[in-house]
Amino acid sequence: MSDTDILLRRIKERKGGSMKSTIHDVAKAAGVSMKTVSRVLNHEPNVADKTRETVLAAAAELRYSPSLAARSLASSKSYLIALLYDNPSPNYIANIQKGATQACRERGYHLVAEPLEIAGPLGAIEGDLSIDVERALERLPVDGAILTPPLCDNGSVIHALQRLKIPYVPVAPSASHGRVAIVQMDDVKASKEMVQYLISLGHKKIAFIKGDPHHSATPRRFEGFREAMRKAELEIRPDYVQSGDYHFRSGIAAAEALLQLADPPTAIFASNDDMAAGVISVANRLGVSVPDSLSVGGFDDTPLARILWPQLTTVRQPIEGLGFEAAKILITKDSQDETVRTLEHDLIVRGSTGPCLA
Amino acid sequence: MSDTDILLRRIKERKGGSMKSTIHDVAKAAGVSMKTVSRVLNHEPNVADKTRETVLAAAAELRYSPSLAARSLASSKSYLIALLYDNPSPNYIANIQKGATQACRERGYHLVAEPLEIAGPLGAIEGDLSIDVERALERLPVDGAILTPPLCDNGSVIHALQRLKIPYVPVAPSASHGRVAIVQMDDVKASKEMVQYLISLGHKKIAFIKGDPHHSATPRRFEGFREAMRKAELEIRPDYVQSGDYHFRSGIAAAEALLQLADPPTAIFASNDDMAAGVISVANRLGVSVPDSLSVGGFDDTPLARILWPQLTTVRQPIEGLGFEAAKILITKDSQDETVRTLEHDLIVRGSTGPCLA
DNA sequence: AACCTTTATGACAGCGCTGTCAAACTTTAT
DNA sequence: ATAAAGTTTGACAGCGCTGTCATAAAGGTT
Repeated sequence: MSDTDILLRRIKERKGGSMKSTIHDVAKAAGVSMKTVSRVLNHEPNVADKTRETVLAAAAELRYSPSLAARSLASSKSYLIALLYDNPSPNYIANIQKGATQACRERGYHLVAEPLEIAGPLGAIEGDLSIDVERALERLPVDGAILTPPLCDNGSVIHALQRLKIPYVPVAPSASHGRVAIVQMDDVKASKEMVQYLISLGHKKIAFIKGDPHHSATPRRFEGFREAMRKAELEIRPDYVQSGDYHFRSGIAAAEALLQLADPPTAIFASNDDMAAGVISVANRLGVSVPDSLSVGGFDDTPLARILWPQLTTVRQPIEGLGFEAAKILITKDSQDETVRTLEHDLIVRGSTGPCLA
Repeated sequence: MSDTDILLRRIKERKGGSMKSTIHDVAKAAGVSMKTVSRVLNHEPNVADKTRETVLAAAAELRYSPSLAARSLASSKSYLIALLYDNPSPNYIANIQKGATQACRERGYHLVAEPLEIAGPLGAIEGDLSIDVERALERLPVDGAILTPPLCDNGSVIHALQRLKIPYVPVAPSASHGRVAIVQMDDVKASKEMVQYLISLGHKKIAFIKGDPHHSATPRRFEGFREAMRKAELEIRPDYVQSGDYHFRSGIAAAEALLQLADPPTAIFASNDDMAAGVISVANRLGVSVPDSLSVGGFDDTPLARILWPQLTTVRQPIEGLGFEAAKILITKDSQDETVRTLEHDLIVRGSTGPCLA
């Protein structure tokens, strides 16, 4: 048997160059059992320092790297994290993904992307979604799933995940998820800071453009606006609060309404960048100078914010960080229960805001 | 043994509800051997129709779904495709990813995302990259990798992939890749069509803004411009050809130069949307009406194209299709060699182009 | 010194599947 | 009718790793 073994190995080496080595090879090289090698590689306790070093040296020597498949078959862990997403913004997803892969890479995990088709142009097609999730994940026993908005608030997805017993971390969900860890940012605080910054520039007539009411962040961003105004004892005029849907066009409409008011605001805080772009575009068209006659604030710091002229003062969400933390929580299961990780945002001041000259 | 087995199963059923079933269960239920079940599930030939039906029915009954880990351990296939990318545009990646996951899903594969850090703000850090690839993929024996630009032209990445013997499909690479299948679009033709469209509107004084010279598409898009101009026997004035780098700012700079010429062009074809946005922004600022006094064409059909005012006439790349085809080629290895799949683009006519009124 | 506890290591089975090979059965050719 | 060829099926080993349990070595306590 052993002879055959050696022979086979010889043949492999001859034709393939450096073949991948197994735990068995490392064990032989280090003069220990396979199990001990396994222990070292998995950072299990109760290994003598000297043994550990020997094993590590042998592993490095042989350029050993464990087979994920064998590992997961034997341990029923997959070393895989799924990123479940619908398609709100490519930018958002790309950043979540970047952060998540980074966390994965640090611990030998990998990220599998699972785009779900939740909504056509006409709205949600709730029914199929849990089936989608199941079909995607029942073959692939991932160790956890990251849920991005708006999926994190989708009942059927959550349900499917629970049925499959896959741990999940919702990113910026609208409601608390019972005893599940979540990662989020503080939209209320961020929005409040923006408004306070506007106030600090001397603005008193500040308008707000709301986003899509189905989005969980919408009421929060509005709440931040209200808190800041209340705290500064400024009036919130009903005609200064416009409804939008986070799309460019709705920013246009809102800005047109706002700027044609008899007593127009001196600052407009649009609750995302696309709508803020609409505002700036309308202002330019109407000959309203930004920021001299009108300050404009946005939210998200999308690439668009730097393309606008003037460049947009906005809030940068810690998107990458959210992805990183979500993956990390899933991988190191310790802090699983009820943890709420709230990451810091940044107020990015650019050219679209300036002192109130009115 | 068998008794213990049954006992264990009972226990599992009792506490877990519906446990996942194995091939063994299906085999017993269908009254055949495990191997036969395996054959049916893998669409292997030489299975009697009746047997196949029985097995399929049993599998459906038990809601059986195979374990990827066991499968890949036994067959040394992973049912995983890697998407390797740097970070040119989130939009591009998101679309490639969408197409690729779709192809994967159709055949029970999964897509793992592997963002690579090729370039900091200062440029490429070539050295580490192959190490990055190896670290990411040597543990995860993916069955293939999709390479997006600019990675598909990166020597060290290609080399790493070859060393690991992982088949790959470059998406829109600059050069032919020897005997490797590639997927691409026809930039020359698309660019030519745009220019021909401009010419059909009566324009004769057409300017072109080039992109980043390191990008493989850059010379191709310029070539399309040249071909169309030559074919229409129009002169290509050197001062009508500006250099850019695909970024908004370079579009601004180019447009300023172009529009302040003594004899300015009546149409500007910027070789991507960001630069076209720069052109439109400058035109608006200088009071040059688009499209009445100036037609503007872009390339890529990014979300930005619809946000601009007027909306941008541009070329839609078949990005999702490229992702789909790349994954498909990797999964069905038949057409592996030297295949070149060229997908169709679309000329999207919107408001930024109009008849030449000069 | 005899006992117990803790720490370090290894033997072994088996995770769920597929590749190999051989056996049984069916068809076709002679 | 009989050999040759094809078709359909199953037994079995083993992919590379980890969990379980047993054993061996070391340290602590009376």
